[in-house]
Amino acid sequence: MIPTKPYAATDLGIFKFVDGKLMVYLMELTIEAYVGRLALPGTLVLETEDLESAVRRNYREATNRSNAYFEQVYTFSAMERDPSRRVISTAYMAFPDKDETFTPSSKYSSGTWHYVNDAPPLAYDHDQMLKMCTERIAAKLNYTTIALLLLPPAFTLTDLQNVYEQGFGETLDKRNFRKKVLSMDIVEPIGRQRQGEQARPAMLYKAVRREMEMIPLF
Amino acid sequence: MIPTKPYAATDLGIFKFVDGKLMVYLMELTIEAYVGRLALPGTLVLETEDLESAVRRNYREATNRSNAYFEQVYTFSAMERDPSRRVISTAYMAFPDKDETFTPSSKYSSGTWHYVNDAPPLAYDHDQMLKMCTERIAAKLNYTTIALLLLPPAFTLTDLQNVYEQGFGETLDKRNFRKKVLSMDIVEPIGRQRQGEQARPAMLYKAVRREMEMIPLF
DNA sequence: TCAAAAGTGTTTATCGTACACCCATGC
DNA sequence: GCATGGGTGTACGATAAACACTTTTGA
Repeated sequence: MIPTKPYAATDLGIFKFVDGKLMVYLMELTIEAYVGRLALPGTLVLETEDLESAVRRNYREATNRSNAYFEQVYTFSAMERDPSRRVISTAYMAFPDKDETFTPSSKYSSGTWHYVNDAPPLAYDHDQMLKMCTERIAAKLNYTTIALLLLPPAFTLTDLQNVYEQGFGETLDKRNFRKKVLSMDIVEPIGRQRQGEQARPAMLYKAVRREMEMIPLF
Repeated sequence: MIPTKPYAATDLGIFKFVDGKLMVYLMELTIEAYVGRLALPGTLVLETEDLESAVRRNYREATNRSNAYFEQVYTFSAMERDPSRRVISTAYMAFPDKDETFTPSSKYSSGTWHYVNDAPPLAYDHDQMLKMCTERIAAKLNYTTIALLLLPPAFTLTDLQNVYEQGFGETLDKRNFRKKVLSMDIVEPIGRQRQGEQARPAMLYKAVRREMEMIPLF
């Protein structure tokens, strides 16, 4: 009947949507047991901080950026999730506020974007964490404006439609989709067009409010 | 830059729906700093168990029963949430599988059911926890059969309607509600009626499947 | 001139909503 | 016999779904 005093940790799924597919930012581990393996960026929680502070610090360390939307997803506590010591880790997800290139700080050897559906098996229980994050994202497509956080600040309506189609696993009618989205006051045209495609240029839009809103969409 | 090694804990919101209102099971604390205050049942996580094991053990200790639906809600980690020591606690909620009287084991002096809207301020950060639980319940009314878990095994359609009306904070049309619910294959009549009311007896129903299902209702 | 994606309205079907009266029981 | 909650159907309006062609650009 001895209470455990585990390490507390956080792991962070950082997501964006590119080319009609969800991407996650993964770090290459350098510690001996997992050298070369990929994992979500994570850190132990320090004596002086709470979970959310640790997550924000970890985000800065992994990306050299500081603004994002953060959300707690789930706490993982299986006995053997880290074979070397008892660690209870809370998974968060993050959606960067801008689409810039990340340059991880010295703590990490390298970070790279991976298509979620194409990522190799991850270290620890991070496959489970990644799965819970993607399920949460898919669920939230139904009743929030999370899709707008997955896209860069300027996007086309086809980009947005791709997020929903990918999340729902089904195709949507283009005219009905646009009618719906435009009637909801969640996006507005920025008056520019996307150049350089080998087709007719698409009008660019931005989110009216860059927050997660509770608005039923579909 | 010293990693924290906090105690890990769980706290458990146990809920049921009675007389058109949500109830939560609260324990009276006996420890010095909080003597006489009410709190959710909670326990430290032991060296030999993960969070869900601790929650199930805690449920047995608090109720002397063992079957319920459990769901992780949120992990609370504020520095001063327990003034006496660093504790990171994961809140779960539970819905008993039957409606029996609880008799807490010796660990607890007493446990009592309280109407959520009528509960006194709780110890620690348990008011926050309770709020997150009730918000989660309200949210899940929209896309799961959680309402069926809040009711006893036999209930009337008016009971069920009360759950939704309370959760949504609005009244629903009786005929439309019944039409909808009965068309969904989630409840079936058990052929008995509720006796003893000072009015026409109501037909009793049971859940077709006593699980949380993802089914959009309203 | 061809390929590739953007953009645009109308019609139909489905679903949600509004609405009022009789019934069975206990007191 | 009266008060209390139980139980039932239809008509209308709103929303969702189906559906095809023209436009603009780069190669």
